[in-house]
Amino acid sequence: MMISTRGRYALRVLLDLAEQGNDTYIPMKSVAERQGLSLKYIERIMPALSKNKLVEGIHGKGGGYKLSREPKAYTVGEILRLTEGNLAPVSCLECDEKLCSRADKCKTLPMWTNFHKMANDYFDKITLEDLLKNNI
Amino acid sequence: MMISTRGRYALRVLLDLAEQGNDTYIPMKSVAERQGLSLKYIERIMPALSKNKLVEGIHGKGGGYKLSREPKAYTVGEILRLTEGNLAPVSCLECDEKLCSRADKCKTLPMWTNFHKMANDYFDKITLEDLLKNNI
DNA sequence: TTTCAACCTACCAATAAGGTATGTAAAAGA
DNA sequence: TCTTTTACATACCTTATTGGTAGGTTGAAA
Repeated sequence: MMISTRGRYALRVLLDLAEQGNDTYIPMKSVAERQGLSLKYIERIMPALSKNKLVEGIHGKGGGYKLSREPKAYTVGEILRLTEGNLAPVSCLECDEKLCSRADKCKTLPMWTNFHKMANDYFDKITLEDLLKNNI
Repeated sequence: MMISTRGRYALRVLLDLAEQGNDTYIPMKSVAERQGLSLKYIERIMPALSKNKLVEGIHGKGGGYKLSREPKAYTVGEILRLTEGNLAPVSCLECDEKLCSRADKCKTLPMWTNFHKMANDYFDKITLEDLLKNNI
């Protein structure tokens, strides 16, 4: 499995925010209820999105989160890379330190690299708006 | 990460067998040395390939493994699914039991399903021979 | 009968996954 | 100013997976 609940839930929260409209701040409690997710777990995921300006969070009564852009300005790829760290299909591609010493003569590496690129391309071409409108 | 060492090593062993030629049985000890892998770990992976007739194993002196088909008759997809179990990008797609109760109205599921299909297609179109000849 | 090599089983350490618990800080409303 | 509500922070926890190792058994050939 390549994408864990962390990335999947982040996507669902952002979609929920988009569905609720962007005129008010939406408390995570209501998102958790609608989506059937643990509030506490969502709270652990959101700060990453907030720090990277994907959402804007506000404390206190009447607070919550709202999207900082319009849905079509988010790509799924961006959201997944941010929450999952990396979409690498194999550990060899995760970071420089993990690059194998046999990389130069590895007969399988190009296949992994190519797949990695394909995956990024696929998710980079899908926006939040596409998901909202069920355009695959 | 989607594909672990198990699947990657299986591929490398099969490639090594193909490179050695198929006239004799190749002991895993020699594969382990050439590939820089742990013999014991390889020994844990091979029985799955043997039971599924991807290789033929023979005990004792002069024994080892050999491919049971020609390299172009193996697809990478087949090898990975056998050793990894599944190429599902998200747990929702791993098996029926894990299928979410919200699946019918999930706005992200089609994206995962489509990606899953894309991944299988990609790996099913690559054969051992392609890898041997560096055709990506 | 020795030697080699597949194969089987049990174990193990490290890491990741998927959370929960318990708080603190900030903002609004009463 | 006090209470409520919410984001945000930190520490912890359980379970499963990963990536092996150790030790032995079985089978076949020399």
